[in-house]
Amino acid sequence: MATQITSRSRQDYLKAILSFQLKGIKVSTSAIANKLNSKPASVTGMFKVLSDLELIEYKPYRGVSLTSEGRTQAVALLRKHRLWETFMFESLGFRWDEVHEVAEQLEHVDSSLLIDKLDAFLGFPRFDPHGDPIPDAEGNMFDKRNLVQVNTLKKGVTASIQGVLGSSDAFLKHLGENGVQLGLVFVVKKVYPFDGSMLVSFESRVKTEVTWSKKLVEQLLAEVK
Amino acid sequence: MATQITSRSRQDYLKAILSFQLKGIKVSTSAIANKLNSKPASVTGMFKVLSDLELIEYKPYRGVSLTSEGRTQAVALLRKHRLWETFMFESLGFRWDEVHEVAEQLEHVDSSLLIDKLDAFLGFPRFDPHGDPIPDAEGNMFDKRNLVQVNTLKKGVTASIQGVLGSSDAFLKHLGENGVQLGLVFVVKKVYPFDGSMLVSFESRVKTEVTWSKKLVEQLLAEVK
DNA sequence: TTTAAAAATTAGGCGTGACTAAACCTTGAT
DNA sequence: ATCAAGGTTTAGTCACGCCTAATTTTTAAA
Repeated sequence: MATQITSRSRQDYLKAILSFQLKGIKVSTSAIANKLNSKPASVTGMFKVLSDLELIEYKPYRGVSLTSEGRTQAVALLRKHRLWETFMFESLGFRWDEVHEVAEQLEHVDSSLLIDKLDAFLGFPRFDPHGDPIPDAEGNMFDKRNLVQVNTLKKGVTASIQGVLGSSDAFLKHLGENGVQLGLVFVVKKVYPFDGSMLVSFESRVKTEVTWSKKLVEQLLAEVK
Repeated sequence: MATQITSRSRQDYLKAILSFQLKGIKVSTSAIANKLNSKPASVTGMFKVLSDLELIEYKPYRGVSLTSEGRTQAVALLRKHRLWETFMFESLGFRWDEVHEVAEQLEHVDSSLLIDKLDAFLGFPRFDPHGDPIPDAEGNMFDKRNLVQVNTLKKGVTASIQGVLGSSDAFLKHLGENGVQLGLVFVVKKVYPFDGSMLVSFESRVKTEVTWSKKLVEQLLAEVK
């Protein structure tokens, strides 16, 4: 086993690289710079460091990819991130849009005892509050659940919100402000072909009908009842 | 309000300085260097930085003391440290001797929302697993409980372990290895004047009588039944 | 195929926070 | 009052990880 990375910065790079690889996007210097709010020149420098540590394969001008060891370490970080998000959401009553930022810090705490005990405390959850799978202690990531985008639902269907696709601040904040949360049960009342928006109703809320925009429903994942 | 310190290193210095002040010990350059596993020259450098930030009063060759703002920030760190220790001990089932090291990392996570929700989740505890008081959200630290050192107990007294004085690794590890934990109820069977050790018995354990050394009982705090 | 724009890399610096070695107080013993 | 010992500060480096500016490579359009 190669050396376990503890540098906050290097861990952030590994996680950023993994996130692009999971989406099947080429991991370019500028993409990472953009994601980490830094500059391409800084990214090139770190690519060299991680390459020397054999955590990534780096071909100048050609992007990077994680080595087996790099992937293992990145997945461990993802596991921590998602377990902490689950803890904050389930146990502490955080809103959906509040967990990500804090988990970015908590994931860097280095203690396998802590994370394994947290996992047990939460009952070994398989999915986080955003519907994304939580890798287990061995780094195995199971399938995503069988969720569908809300915009594909037909009139009359009853479903519950179980995940999201986007992760931008604006998106998550919008969800929080509009009461869209995990487990929310709704019925599709109308689909407006003109702009792709949908009228949905809820059972137990004061305002029982609202309109969701196309942009919103495209990023919401639901489980049909 | 002065600037909130987020640098890990600066936070460590503030907390180390507070810990000496709480014990009424002069805060010297070498004492801090020793506590933080660094060198006196490094400490002098950081004293200048913290002094410029008006978090400490620094008189060369004369030691330092926290300003009001410095103390506020240090107490906030202590609050976080002790709440995390309580969480790990109470909720996650950590042993007494395992919590400190991990809390040293968790205390640096910067989110007042997180710490206030954690506080609520734990039921606003007033004391941590070591019997030390947890400052509230306003930074008020209430009295220590009315605990006595175990070495002062007389034969026949029944008491329960509620805190410790030391915090060395060796000490806390020793406690863990010998089953000495928070809430442990014991009866003083004999006190040996020769070496200050004590024979104590427990109610519900296989090995019902053990001897505690003088060095041990001097650092244990108990509540008399 | 040429070439301009975009992307990536190199070169040179900077701030933070650590270190060693050398110089400088302070203090306690004579 | 002196002076040696120990604690403290200064001076000079170093590693890390970021930056800007300049240069090089790749890509895509004409």
